[in-house]
This record gives sequence, C-alpha cells and structure tokens, in this order.
Amino acid sequence: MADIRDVAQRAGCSIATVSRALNSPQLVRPETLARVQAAAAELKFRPNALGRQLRGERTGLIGVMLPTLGNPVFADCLEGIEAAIDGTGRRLLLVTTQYDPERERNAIETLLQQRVDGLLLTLADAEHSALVDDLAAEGVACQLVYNDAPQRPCVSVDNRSAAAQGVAMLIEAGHRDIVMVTGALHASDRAKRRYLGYCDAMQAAGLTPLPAFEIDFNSGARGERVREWLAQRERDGARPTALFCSNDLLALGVMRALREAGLRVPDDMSVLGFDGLAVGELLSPTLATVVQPSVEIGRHAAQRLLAQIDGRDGRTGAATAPADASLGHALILPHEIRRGGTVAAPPRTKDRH
Amino acid sequence: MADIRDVAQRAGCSIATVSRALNSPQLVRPETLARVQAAAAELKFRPNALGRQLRGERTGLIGVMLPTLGNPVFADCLEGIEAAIDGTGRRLLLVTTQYDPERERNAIETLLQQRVDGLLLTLADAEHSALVDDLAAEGVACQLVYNDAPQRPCVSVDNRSAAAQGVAMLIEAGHRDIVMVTGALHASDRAKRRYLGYCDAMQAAGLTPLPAFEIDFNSGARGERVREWLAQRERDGARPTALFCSNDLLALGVMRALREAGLRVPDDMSVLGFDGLAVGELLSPTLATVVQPSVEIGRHAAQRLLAQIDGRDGRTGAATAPADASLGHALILPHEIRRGGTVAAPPRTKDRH
DNA sequence: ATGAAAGCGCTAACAG
DNA sequence: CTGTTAGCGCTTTCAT
Repeated sequence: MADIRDVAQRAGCSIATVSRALNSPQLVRPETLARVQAAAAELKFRPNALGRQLRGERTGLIGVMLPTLGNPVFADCLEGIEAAIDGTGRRLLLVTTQYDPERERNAIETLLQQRVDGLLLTLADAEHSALVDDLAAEGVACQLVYNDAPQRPCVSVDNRSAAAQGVAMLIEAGHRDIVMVTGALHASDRAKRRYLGYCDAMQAAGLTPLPAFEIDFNSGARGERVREWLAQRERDGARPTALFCSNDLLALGVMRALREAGLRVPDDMSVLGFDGLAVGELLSPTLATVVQPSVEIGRHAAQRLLAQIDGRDGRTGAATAPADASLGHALILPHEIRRGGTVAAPPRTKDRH
Repeated sequence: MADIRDVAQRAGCSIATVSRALNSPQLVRPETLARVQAAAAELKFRPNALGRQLRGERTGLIGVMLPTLGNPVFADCLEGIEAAIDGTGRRLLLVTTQYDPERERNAIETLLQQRVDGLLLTLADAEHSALVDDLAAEGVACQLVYNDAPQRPCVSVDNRSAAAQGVAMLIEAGHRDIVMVTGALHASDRAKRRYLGYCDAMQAAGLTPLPAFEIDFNSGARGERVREWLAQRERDGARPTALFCSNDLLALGVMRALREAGLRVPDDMSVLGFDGLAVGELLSPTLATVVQPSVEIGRHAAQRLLAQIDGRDGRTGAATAPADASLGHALILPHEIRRGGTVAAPPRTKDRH
C-alpha cells in the first residue's frame, strides 16, 4: 500500500508538502497541489489514520458502550449518537456489555487504549460505580447516557418522576393493586429510580407500595416465571390489577405471558411500560408507556461530548475551567406519558375497597 | 499519560523488556516481570494501541457497515457479530449509511483509512456495486451480510426461494390476489430477489404476478400512501386479499395503515412479512413472516471474516491460495416460515373465481 | 511555498 | 533473559 513517501516521490516533492496538500491545501501552490493530488490518485494513496492519530492530539474516535442492542431503546439512542457525529469526521467504536460490570471495566479500558477522544457510556449502575469518578479524575471526556445521576455528566429523563407520573395514571384509572415488574433492581440505577417513583405515586395516593417483582432478564423461561408468580398471587387472593413494567421490552414479554396464562390485557390486567419503543404503538392494544426521547438522548449526549472535547483545546493545569460547566452535570430531557390500550379500569370483581 | 519508557525507567529495565513483559510474559524472568507489572500499575500505564497498530500487521479492528439500526434486523445481526468477536480481543468500528450509496463509499474509505483488519458490510445493492470488486482486488478481507449475491463472499438466506415459500403459503391459504409491498426495488438487492420469489410462487400456481407496490421508506406519510393506494385499488375493484411485505418493519407500518383505513387483519386482508423480528411474535395477531436467522447471519459472517483474516498470515503473491475457498462464496443459511395470525383465508366476498 | 528532521508509542529483529 | 536500534506513517516546527 502506497504511503506518503511514495506520493512525495511521484509528485516530486517532500512528504511535508504532501501532508500539507492533503490537510491544508491553501498552504500549497496550486500547481504543486495538483501534482500531489494526481500522484495520490494514481497510487490509490489511502492516508493511514493510525500514523496521524499517533502523532496528533486527537484520534477522532468516540467510544460508545451500551448494555445491549437487543433492546431497541439502545439502538435508537445509537441512531441519535450517529446523527450527532455525522459530518464531524468522527467514528464510533462500539462495545456492548450485557449489563455485566466486569465487561464494563474491560470495555472502557479497551476504548481508552485505543485513545478515543471521549466516551459515551450507559452503565448498569452509575451511582455505585467508581469508574466514572476515575474517568473524571483522569480527565477523560465522558457523558453517561440514560443513567440518571444528578451530579454526573449525563443525559437522561427524570426516571423517578416519570415513573411516578405513569403510575399516577394507573391510579387515576382506578387501580389500587399495582405491582412493579423489573429486572434485577440492584443491577440498574434506572430501575431503582423508577421503583422510587412507583413508591412516590402509591404513597401520594395513600396506597402502600408493594415489593417489586424482580425477574431475571437472562433466564430463558421468563414467561414461565411470570405465570408461576401470577398463580401464586392468585392463590393468595392478591393478584394485582395493573403491572408497571420497568421497560417496554419487559412489558411485551409480560403481556405474552399473561396471554398464555389466559389473562386478557387490559380487561383482566392493565400493563404500563417504560421507554416508548416505536413498536408499542403498532401493537393492538397499543402499549401505554412512559416515553423517553431515546434518539434525542443519544443526540444530546453526543453533542455534549463533542462540546466537552472541543472545550479542551490546549488547556492544561489548574487554571483551566471547563468550557461550559453545565456539561459536567445532568441534562434532563422531558418525558411523556403515552396513553394506550393496555391500560383500562380494573375489573369490577377486583374492586374490593 | 505514562508511556512505555516511563515504565521501563521505573522498573529499571529497557522498554523492550516492558513490551515483552506485557505481551509475552513467559519470555521474561518472573522477578523482572513482577517489577514491570508493579511499575505499570503504579504509573497507571495504559498501552497505546495506536503505537502497536502502527507498528504491527493488524489493528484488531473490524469495520461494520449497516444501513440503519432503526430496523431491529440489523441490530440483531450486530449482536451476532459482537458475540462472534467476543473474546478475540477485537473491536468494532461501526458506521450506518441510511441506504445511501454515497455514504457507503465514504464509510468504507474511512474504515480502510483506520486500517481495519476486515469489513462486514450490508450494501444497499451488492450486485450492482463495483465497490466489492474493488475491495476484492485490493485484497481486503470482507464479508457481505444479508446481501444475497451467489458469487460473492456473503452470508444470507436464499431470499428468492424464501419469499417464494412465503407466498406459496398465502396461495395455499386460498389467496389469489396477492401484492408485494416494498421499499424502492432498485435500491435493494434483497427486495429484488424477494420479488422474484413472489413471481416464482405466483407463476407456479398459475397466477399472474402483479407489479410490486413500491413505497418510499423515508417519506413520513407512509400510512397515507398506503391508504391512497388501497382506495385506488378498491375503486378498480382490484383490492388484493393478501400483502407480502418485503420486511417486517414495513409490514407493521402497513398493518397500522390498514387498521386506520378500517380494514381488519386478517379478516379483510392477510399480511405476510419477512425477517422474523422477535416483536412479530408478541403482536396479536402474531405476524406471519419469513424468518431469517439474523443473529446467526451476523455471527457466521463475523466468523468467516475472522477465518479469512487469520488465513492470511504472512501469505503473499500468486502462490497463495485462500485458506478456505468457501469463504469467497456465499453461505446460505436456512430460513423458516413462521405461520401467524395475520394470515387467514381470504374473505368470501373476494372469492370471485 | 517547500524541505529536513524530530518524534508520537510501540514491536521485533539482532546482539549479547 | 535483556538491551539496542530501527522503523511503522504521519504532522509539525524550524529553516530556507
């Protein structure tokens, strides 16, 4: 593969001139420029980004770490990120972690070794993670995505109050026996906040919050577990009339389990999701859910990261203030309650108050 | 940031020894090794991958180019790719093109400049693309994903016969007036092949294939267009009883338009998709579709690419045969017909034969 | 406007 | 087992 030296030779100039011709054409006499371009074309010269990156200050690489792409909420967000970097000449280095903190550590280290200019991360649990502090201490440009940690650089919705509003809607519809269904609570700061929101709404209505029904995401037999749990509740005479699922994907799985258990949604059971996946609107009945603007979350996070990166031009030492202090704190985007066919009034037979 | 020289100094050895300690520990005396490791840890040494990559033969980077992540079929495939490279120490450089051939060119060039070890590509139209030939001529390791081009290195299903089987199922169910709905045919080799499959099935049943209904993917008013088209067909007394949609996402959009137009699925209109998105099974009625094993497609493509890359160890010149000639041809994975609630017998009133 | 030269951080001969 | 050395391909002073 032709390198810059070959081009220089063919164009009859020095490699410095070739470099200039390619990066700052205005510094080169038009005639020389033309010769260089011709030579480069003839040799099918393809600049080696590694050489430039090793030499230069920036790589133009952005590290993106997400839990999974199996949940469209993350794919959507990635679309927003892509949209934001489009045209900036930057590229994305992508890693998924399957919500595994061990993999999170490795992935970040890997991205850093590749000398990414900045990091866009969705952590399983940002609040209990020393990782972010370490990154900040090292001066790595970084924005959290979806993680909702007030004092950190992140972009998200206010999960707690969003969840509270969703649950309030269930209560308004007449439900009193509402249970939150979620993946492992300890593994996700978002789920935890949404559970707090659930509790807020219940208490505000004078109801007693119930323990969340935690269900293993990774287990294959999810439907099975849901049915068992329902049967148990049935026996206890404590079957809820509404389920608040900590995300839409889970809601879809739960609805399937309900169907298989012979329960109709919303006649026998109301279901509320969280995320606002596009597919929810295509279902019938349509999925009621708390909508977060996923694409916008991704887009804003990327934009903030770029601003953060650009704000660091040649700064050093203690005298340096961040270009914009707001980049160091949370950006909370507005959520929205999407009413849908999966929520209705509770069945009369359950109306035991 | 500490570099290898700092570590060497602190460990009291040469940089070569540090390099060895890090990459081939067995070549270093345990005692020295320990000193190096200690020094590296104390200095929080983070090897610069760029240096290594510039020096070495490989970068460990895999370039992935997909049309969009908005369609889960590609996100699924990406999951398969990730699964395949997991543990190999490779990283993914991801680009999406929005089906734009111009962006495809740029993206590939960009990935090549980053010196990726290989490319995993889904092109809008692989058959009419000189790009792939150029890549092959340059000796770039590359596998096409989803593109179904018999003579090229690719992993896909047999779109033509898969579509034919799907349509045959519609015919078996009693349909004779079947129309294929698709995005711009000229923009996708898969859609074209699926249309051929549709024609095969129609002709095999003695029916006349109808022109495809092409609908712009990017237009916002998709539902609108579908309704107009339906109304037109209605006026002509030629409303089909079944629609074969070239992909599931399109099928979902079409079903929504049908619903808005007051048509019930499957009572008034049967719908068949293509892709096998997981969400299709969660709908009610469940989406009948031609299932391609998306995750497996991604996984196999990545595995073949890795084999291709590894098969190139130090080979050169004309005396070199590919490690496995099969990597240069298509790998066709089995598809599957998923029956679903969206397909039923045609309404009696349409039974005019 | 152009060239010469000094590395960016690392690996891999080649010598000991 | 370890050190010395020569680059990988590029950008960027510093001269001219």
